[in-house]
Amino acid sequence: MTSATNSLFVQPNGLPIFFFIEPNEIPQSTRKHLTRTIELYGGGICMNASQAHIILVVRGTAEAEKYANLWTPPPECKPVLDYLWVKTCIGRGGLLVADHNWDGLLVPHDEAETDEAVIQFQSVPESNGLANGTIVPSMIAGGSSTDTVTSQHSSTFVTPQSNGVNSLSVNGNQSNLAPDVFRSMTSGFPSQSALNPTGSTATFPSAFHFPGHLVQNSIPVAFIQPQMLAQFPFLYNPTAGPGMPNGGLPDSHTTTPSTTMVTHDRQTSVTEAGSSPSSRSIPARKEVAASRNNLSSSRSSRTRPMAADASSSSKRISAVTSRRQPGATNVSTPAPLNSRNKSKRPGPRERSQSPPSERRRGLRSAASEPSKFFVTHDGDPLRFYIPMDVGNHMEILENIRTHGGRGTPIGYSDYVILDSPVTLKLLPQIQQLGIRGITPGWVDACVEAEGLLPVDDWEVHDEADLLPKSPEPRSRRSPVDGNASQPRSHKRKIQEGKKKGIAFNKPKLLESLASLTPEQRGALPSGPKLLVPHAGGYRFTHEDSQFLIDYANVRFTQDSDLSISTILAEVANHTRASHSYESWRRYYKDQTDVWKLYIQFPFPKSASLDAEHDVDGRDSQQPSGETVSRPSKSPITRRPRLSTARRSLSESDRPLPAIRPSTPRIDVDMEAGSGQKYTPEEVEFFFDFIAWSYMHDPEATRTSIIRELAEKVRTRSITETAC
DNA sequence: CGAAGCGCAATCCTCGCTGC
DNA sequence: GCAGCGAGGATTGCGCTTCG
Repeated sequence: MTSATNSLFVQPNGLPIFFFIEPNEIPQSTRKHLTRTIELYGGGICMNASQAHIILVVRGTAEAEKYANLWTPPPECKPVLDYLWVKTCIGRGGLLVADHNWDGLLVPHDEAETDEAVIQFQSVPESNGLANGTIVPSMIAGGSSTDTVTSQHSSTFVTPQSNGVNSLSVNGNQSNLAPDVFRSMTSGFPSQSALNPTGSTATFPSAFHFPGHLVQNSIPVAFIQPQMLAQFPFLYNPTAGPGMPNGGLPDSHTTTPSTTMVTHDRQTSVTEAGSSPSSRSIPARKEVAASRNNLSSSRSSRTRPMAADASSSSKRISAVTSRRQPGATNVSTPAPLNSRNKSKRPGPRERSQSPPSERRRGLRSAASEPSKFFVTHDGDPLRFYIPMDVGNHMEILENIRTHGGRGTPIGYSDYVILDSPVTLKLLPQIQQLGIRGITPGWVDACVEAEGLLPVDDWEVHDEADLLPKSPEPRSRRSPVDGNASQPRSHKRKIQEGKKKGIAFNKPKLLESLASLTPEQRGALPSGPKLLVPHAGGYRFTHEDSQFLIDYANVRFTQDSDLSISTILAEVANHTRASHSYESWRRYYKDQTDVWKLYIQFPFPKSASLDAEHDVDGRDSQQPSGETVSRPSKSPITRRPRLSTARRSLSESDRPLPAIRPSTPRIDVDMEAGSGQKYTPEEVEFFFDFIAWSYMHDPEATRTSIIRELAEKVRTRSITETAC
């Protein structure tokens, strides 16, 4: 089984297509199977039809009609399809969308639009379709073509090549009808363009265009590193198989579809897996497992049964009653893959509301247990997004956490803190997402009142709501916690410096950020939206890596004199909820040469944390007697850079090695204290080897691979092993 | 003296193994 | 099937050393 299938139900921007599986007519075993199959092929399952891109039903049933009538007409415009569509798509190797009349599996609705309607809606400016989250009905109505889909469609489904005009961007902003399916599919979720105004995003993964070539085409698009390789689920899912085997499903988590369809929940509501669809790009190996476990042990509770209808809106304090309807099918709680996972060991959120990293940092006092009022009726923490521009960011966050709330990425949040015209720029976006903007005063008032107050008085509807409430003076920030975003070593040294009477320099990160113009700030990419708690902190995810790459590339274009240390500090400032400066520095340092492949450093020395060695990127001194020309230590002068070449070259990028990579011709300088002078060739080999290893042993651990690699490099005499 | 490198330890999660 | 145990992995903090 190739990995190609894993891209089938994936949007052009790499995010999963989300399905809602009708729970009453589709047998549970089939639902299980559908769930597994969809996920296997890159899609996702929604618990609520409102969150889904596609609704799967049994045609000819009353439920099918109900869903079609409710969700197909505008403005919802969700395709309601017979669940066999999934199998058909898999069998045909491509998505059978409107151009193929949904393979005849679209469930008609009572108000099926006429041709006029189709034409009318086709004439809707596409920007509207994206902006207001509606779907162009033509995608549901299908094109005029009712041709029988043939196998050769596998490479032409919904591809730019199909009409020869489209050139899809990751934001789906291009016109033409066929791709509208994906623009519409992403409706309701924060688009990357909305969340990332820089537009510094990759082009559509070619895997979508040519699913059969996923392995060759998609991997190089992403920043390849060992951790990220583990994020390609197809690389570690040896049981992946084509088609739809009948019954006898493994005990994967079941869907818990909801029959609740009566409300328009916040469109970016968080799935039960705890992640917004927008953030569910390629899940890490353990993210997948985590999401599975989270299905049963959601953030709400690890002990009480999970409600079948677990729409995020029910978690909001405004939800006064459970949305579960009496007649709703109460699907069994998804069983965790390992029952031990739900054993006595408490979940991370039960241990503390604050991230472990902050627990370590001692930002919270364990002396007294503050009241937890930033919670929903279900006891779930309310989720807040606090833009970095908000004054007293950390203090607000600490107040929220201390009292039961959580800081989350914007797409996950229930509320967004707005306190200035700068942050007000987020208002249209969050309003579109159904997220309420509030002023910090609400948090303070709640803390003072030791209870949750009505938010109305602090809700931000427009700029006028911010005017009377001047930002709190900076002096309110506590001297220690207020600098929590700074590297911990700085805090410690500040304290030590005070003891010694030494004036500690202000961290350069604040200086560099303070010098940014509003335009420059606006050009910066948005921070990672996906937080994956792990162990003592958070995982470095694909998003984290990409954020650093994007951020660094933008910042270097703004100021070529910046050092990578400064940029790391700034990045840490953006991700202070997850990764400290120290963590970023270590993360960067561990793979410095790899970052060089993806970050457009203005000067070779910019890439070095220790800018003093490797000045100007001059070639290292050739080892005596070495006849092989050693590449420059600084590969950036000889290699394509991600932002300009690698990320824009999808098909031509480095493929996964078809054969086991050979050892590099060049010795690795393992001399102690000399630094990791890995050559580009070695770096190339390193990643090819890891990619190969994962391909051939999906269960291999990173450590074991690296050990093997080290051994292979060390001996150099190991005979090449054909694959 | 500050920044960076480095090793160790703490912590937590995942998962396989084993016994009941 | 369930629970306990332990190994391994990942992240981060701490403290020391090295270097310019």
